[in-house]
Amino acid sequence: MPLTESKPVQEEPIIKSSISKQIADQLRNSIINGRFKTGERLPTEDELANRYGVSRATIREALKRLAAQNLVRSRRGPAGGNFVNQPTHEELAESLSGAATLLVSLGSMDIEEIVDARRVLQGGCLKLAAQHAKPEHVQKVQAALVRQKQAGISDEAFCHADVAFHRALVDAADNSMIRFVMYTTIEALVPITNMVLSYVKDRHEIIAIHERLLSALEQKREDELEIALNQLLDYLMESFRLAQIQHAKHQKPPSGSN
Amino acid sequence: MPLTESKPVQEEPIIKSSISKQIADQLRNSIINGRFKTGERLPTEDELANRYGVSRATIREALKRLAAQNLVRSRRGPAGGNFVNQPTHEELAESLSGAATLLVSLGSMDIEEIVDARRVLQGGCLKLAAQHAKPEHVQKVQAALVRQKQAGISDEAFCHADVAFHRALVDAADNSMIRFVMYTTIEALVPITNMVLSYVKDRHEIIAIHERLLSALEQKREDELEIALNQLLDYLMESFRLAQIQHAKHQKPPSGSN
DNA sequence: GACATGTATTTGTCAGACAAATAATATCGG
DNA sequence: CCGATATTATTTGTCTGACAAATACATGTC
Repeated sequence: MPLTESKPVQEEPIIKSSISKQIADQLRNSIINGRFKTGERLPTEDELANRYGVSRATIREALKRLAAQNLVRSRRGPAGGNFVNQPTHEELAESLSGAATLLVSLGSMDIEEIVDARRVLQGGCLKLAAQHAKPEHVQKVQAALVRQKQAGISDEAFCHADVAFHRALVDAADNSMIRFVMYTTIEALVPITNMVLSYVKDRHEIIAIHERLLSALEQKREDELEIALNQLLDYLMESFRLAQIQHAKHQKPPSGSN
Repeated sequence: MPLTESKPVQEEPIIKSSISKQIADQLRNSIINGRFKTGERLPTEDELANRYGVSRATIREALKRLAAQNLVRSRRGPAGGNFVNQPTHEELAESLSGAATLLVSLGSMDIEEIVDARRVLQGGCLKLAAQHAKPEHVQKVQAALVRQKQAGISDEAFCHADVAFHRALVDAADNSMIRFVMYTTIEALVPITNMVLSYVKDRHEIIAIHERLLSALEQKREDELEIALNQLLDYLMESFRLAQIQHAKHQKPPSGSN
């Protein structure tokens, strides 16, 4: 730290972005480079404000940026402060799927693209699952399917169980990176599944295919898994088209389809 | 707006999270649900502060949370304000890969897992590419490879071209969702590629395999593509192990590699 | 020793102010 | 009338200082 701070002779590189953003980036790097370790408490806001020579408000805006990325958590009180957060897979997956649903809702991603992507990616994923799946993984898939088969559950609950089912399938591949990535594509399909469910009331077909997936996983039959997956996606696509038609009928002529 | 505001009789549900976070979530939902359309300007901070009955600082913290997610952009001046941002694919991919590098740097993702994931996912991706690749896609791959083959370029530039090469390969699949997802896994491998490059100076092998990938793509040979991909990843893994050993010996990591 | 109480610390929020950027408008010279 | 320049108004960016709320820790009372 230079002792003379009043006149930074060094030409400040003409940075256009706001100070709070710069500080956020800087803190972010410090975290990534391990200068602040996970779980550690970083200096108090006052301390940081002094250190960077800015006001606490600015520091706070920087911290909130990081908080939005689940990089820091804050607690009040004497033992409180801002802590480096080790994002759990769930949190990561959450922010990811947030991004995914955003993309979908903004219409910048085509349904067919998503389904194609899932066909390819999940296809590979299931191969891995067939190789790596441990009993507890299979069990989780089974559990999700059982929940889905409960009679009389709401569409919402069914959809929730559907997500759980597919997540469990992905988990069976036993690979963090794949999980990270696949959760996104699963989430991206949720709105469609929802739509399909609310218009095409038939859950039998979905459940039947899910059962095929489960038993193929149990028997570690890669080929069966792929076939079933394709069936499922074909069915979804088809139903989706039907749902769209019905949707168009009941609703106004689709003006804001973008 | 209710006229009587002094005493909200309605029991405010005992929410534990901070107001700024609640407001951020609320705004976020409004954006996703399309109540604020993309590109639109949302009310001024003062206006929002009044509307929510909080101070501007609180509103700003909420907005900064959204800004961190690339959901809003802000501009100063009379025609300025906070605008709903349509995140480009690049921005989205950026935030994704940010999360990915974070996961890697925090050590919650294994190198082998990443490589395995890439084997599986990119394997599927390349199949799609073989089917869908248009001339311009192939050309982009070619261009990236040419850049990589330039003699005397820095490790950094080489690595940059490497990323471009793989991105171009992914683009050849011509699918937004896959792009979105694969960019992440590509980014996740960058630190490793970096390490390999800085310790195992040999670029020939990588280039050779890249050439094989390119020609396989040109000929739309799915099998060749898969073989070459596996070679590349095998080579990376092996080199990475060597690099690790050397790293342990020298102990001093080149600090500013990132 | 157990329990209630106070106290210090730290984040959360507020209020008001000024600085900086910038689009729209007014001003002035031709 | 036109064009370049100066002014102004608006809006975000930052600062300052204050108080509220949560909470770990110490203190005191029984």
